[in-house]
Amino acid sequence: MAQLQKSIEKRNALVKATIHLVNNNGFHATPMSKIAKMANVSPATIYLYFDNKQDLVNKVYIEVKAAFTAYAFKNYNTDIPVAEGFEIIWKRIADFKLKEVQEAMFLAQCDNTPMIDEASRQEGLKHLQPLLDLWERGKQEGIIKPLSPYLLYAYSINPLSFLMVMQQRGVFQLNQDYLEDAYQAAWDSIKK
Amino acid sequence: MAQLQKSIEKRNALVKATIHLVNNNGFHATPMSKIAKMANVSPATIYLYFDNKQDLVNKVYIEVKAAFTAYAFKNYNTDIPVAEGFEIIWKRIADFKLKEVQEAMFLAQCDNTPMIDEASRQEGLKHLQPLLDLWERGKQEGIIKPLSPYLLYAYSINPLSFLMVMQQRGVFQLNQDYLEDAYQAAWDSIKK
Amino acid sequence: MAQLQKSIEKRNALVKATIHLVNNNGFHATPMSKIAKMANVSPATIYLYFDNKQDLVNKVYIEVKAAFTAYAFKNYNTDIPVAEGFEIIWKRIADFKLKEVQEAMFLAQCDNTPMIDEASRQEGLKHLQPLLDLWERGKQEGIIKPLSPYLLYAYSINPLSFLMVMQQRGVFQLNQDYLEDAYQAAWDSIKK
Amino acid sequence: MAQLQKSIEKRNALVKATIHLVNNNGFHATPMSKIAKMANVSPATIYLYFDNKQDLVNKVYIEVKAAFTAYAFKNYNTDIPVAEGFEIIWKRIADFKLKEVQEAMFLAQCDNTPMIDEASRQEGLKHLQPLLDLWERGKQEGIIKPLSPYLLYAYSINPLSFLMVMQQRGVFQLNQDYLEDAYQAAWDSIKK
DNA sequence: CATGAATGAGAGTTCATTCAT
DNA sequence: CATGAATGAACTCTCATTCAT
Repeated sequence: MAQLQKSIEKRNALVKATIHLVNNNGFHATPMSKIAKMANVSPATIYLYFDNKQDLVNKVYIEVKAAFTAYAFKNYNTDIPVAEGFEIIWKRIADFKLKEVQEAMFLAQCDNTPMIDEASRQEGLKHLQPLLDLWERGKQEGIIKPLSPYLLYAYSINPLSFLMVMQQRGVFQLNQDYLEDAYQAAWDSIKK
Repeated sequence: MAQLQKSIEKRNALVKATIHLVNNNGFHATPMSKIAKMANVSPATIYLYFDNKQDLVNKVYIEVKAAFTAYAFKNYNTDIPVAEGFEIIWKRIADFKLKEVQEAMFLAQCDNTPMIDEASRQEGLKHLQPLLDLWERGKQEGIIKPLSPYLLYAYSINPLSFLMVMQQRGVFQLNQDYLEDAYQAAWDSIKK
Repeated sequence: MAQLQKSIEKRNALVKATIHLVNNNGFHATPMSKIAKMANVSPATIYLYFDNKQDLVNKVYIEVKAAFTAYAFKNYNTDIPVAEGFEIIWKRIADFKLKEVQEAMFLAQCDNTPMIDEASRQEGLKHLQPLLDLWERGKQEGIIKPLSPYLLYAYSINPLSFLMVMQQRGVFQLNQDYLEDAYQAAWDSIKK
Repeated sequence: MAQLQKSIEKRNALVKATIHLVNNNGFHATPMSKIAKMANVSPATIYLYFDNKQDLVNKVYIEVKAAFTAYAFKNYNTDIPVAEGFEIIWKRIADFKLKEVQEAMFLAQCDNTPMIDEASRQEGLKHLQPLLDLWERGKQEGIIKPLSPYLLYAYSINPLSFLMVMQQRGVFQLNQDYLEDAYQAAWDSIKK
C-alpha cells in the first residue's frame, strides 16, 4: 500500500506538472522531458502511467473537467428551486475559476484548441448534465428562456472563462462586486 | 508591377495557409514546411516575408484582427443611437463569424492560447475602440449597465466565439432564428 | 560501471571524430551529423555530452591543449637548469607535434581562427605557466634574452607549428637531423 | 571606360568585404549575402566576378598574397648584400603586417586552415622566390645557416604572423623597440 | 516499478546559387 | 551588367519515445 501510495503521488505530480507547464507555455512548448523533470521522475516513467503525450493531455483534461463539475454541483440538488439552484451552481463555478486558477486556465486552453481529441471532449461534457437538467426544469416552469443549452451556456457560463483569462493576464480584477454584476448579467441573459 | 503583384499573392497565400493549418492542427502541429507546401512556395521563401514562425503567426493575427474590426464597424458611425448602433455592430460581428469562419476560428484560438505574444495582442486590441466608445455613450445615457468594458464584452460579444466554435464542431447550428435569440440574450445581459 | 564505461567511450569517440573531421574539412564543413556518424552515434547523442557545436569544439580544444601541455612538461621539473630544461620541453613539444599529428594540427587550426571563443582560449593558456616560469628564471640568470614571453614563444616554440603544417602538407619532412637544426635555431633566437 | 571603372570598383569592394568579414567571423560564418551587402551589390552580382564562394576566397587570397610580396620586395634588389637585403625585406614584411592588418590577418587565417585549395596556395607561394634566392646567396656566402628554406621561413618570417595575431587580440603590443628585438631574434636564428 | 541513456524523425532556419527581368 | 526574388539542400538542434538495466 505504501507502494501504491507512491504511485498515486507520482501520477498526481505528473498531472500537476502538465497543467502548470501547458498553461504557461502551451502544449507545443511543453516537452515530455520538462514534465518529467517538474514531477521529479524520469521521462520513461511517464509512459508507465500514460500511453503517450496525447493520452496524457486527454486524461488530464478529463480529470480536471470532472473535478471542475464535482466542485460546481457540490451544494446543489434537484430539490432546490431553479433560480436559486442556478445561482448556487454559477457561484460555485465562479469560485472554482477564481480559486483553482491553474486548473481552470488549463480547461480554457483545451476548450479552444485542437489539443484534445474529440472523444475526450465528449467524455468531459457528460458531467455537465445536472446543469442541463436544471435548465430544462427552468424552461418548463417558464422561468428560463426556451433556448438551446448551447446558447444558455454561451451566455451564462462561458463568459466566466473569458473574465478569468483577462484576470490572469492582469488587465482586469474580478472582485466581489464585479462578481455580483457578472452574476446579474448572466441571469439577465437567460431568465425569461 | 507584375513582380509586386506576385509578391503580394505569395504573401497572401502564406497567410491563408497559416490560418487554415493552425485552425486544423494547432500551432504546434503546423510545421513551416507544411505552410510552405500549401502556399506553393519553398520553405525558405517564407523567410523573405516573415522573420520566423512566431513573427508569421503574430502578423497573421494582427491582420486578421484588423480585418475583423473593419468588418464589424463597416456600417456604424457615431451619429447612430446607442441601441441601434450596438445591434448593427453585433450583427456584423456575428456575420463575420459565420461567413469568415476560418479567420474567426483562428482569432478564437489565438485569443485563448499563449501562441501570440503580448505586443501583438495589444496591437490587435486597439481597433476595438469604437465599441468601447459606444458603450461609454450608452452608460452616460443610462441605457447600458455601468459595468467594466471587460464584463460587457464577456457577456455581449464573447459568447459568439463560443457559439461559433460549437457550430464548427458540428454540435450546434446557428441559424437565423437562433441568431436573433442570441442577440436578445446579449442585449439583455448589458442593457439597463 | 559498464554504463559509465560506455559513456566515456562514446564521448571519446566524439572528441576523436571532431578532431579528425575539423582537421580535414575545417569547422564550417564539419556538420554534426558527420561527427555523429564517425563516432557511431546518433546526432542527438552529441547533445547529451555537449551543449552545442561551439561548446563541443571549445571543450575539445581545452582537452587537447591540456593533453599537449601535460605531454610537454612530463619530464621537466624546476630543479633542472634553464638551458637543459628548455631543451627537454622543446623536444617534448616537437615530439608531440610529430607523434600526435591529429591533435597538434587541430590546435594549430584553433589557434589561428575565430573558431574558439575567448574564454576557452584563456583556459587553454593557463597550462603553459611552467614554460613562462622557466623563461623568467633564464632571464634572471642572464641566459635568455630579456624579451616578452610572446616574443620568446613566437621564435622558439611557434615555428614548430608551421613546420608541422608543412610536413602535414607533404612539402617538407621533419626528420631527426632537421629537428636538431630546428632546435638550434630556436635556442639561437632566444639565448643571450 | 567609366563603366569599366565602376566594374573594377565593384570587384574591389567585394574583395575588401570578403577580407573584412572572413577576418571577423571566419569563412563559415560569412554568407555571400553579407559580402554582397557590405559591397553594396546584389548577391547575384558576385557571380559575375567569381565562379562561386570557393573561387572568391581563392582569388582574394592570391591577390592579397601578391600585394603582400610586392610590398615586401619593394625596396629590395639582388645587388644588395645578403644581411642588408634580409633586413630590408624583413622590415617591409613587418611593416605590412602592422599597417595592412586586415590583409595580413586574412593571410594568416588562410595559411592555417583548409579554407584555400591547394592550387591557390601554390600560386601564392610563387612570388616568394626572391627571398628564397636571397637565402641561397646567403648560404653560398656562408652568412646564413645551410638549412631548408622551410626552416628559415619558420624561424625568421613566420613568427611575425604569430605576433601580429597576438597584437590583434590585444594581448601584446608590437611597438618600435619590440620590433627591433624581433628582428634580432629572427636574424640570430638563421645567421651562421 | 523506475530509470538514464539513446535515438530516428523531423522541427525551424540559413545559405550558396540561379533566373527572369 | 546588374538585380531582387526564389529556392533546394543542408544545417543545427529538439523531442516523443524506447530499452537495457
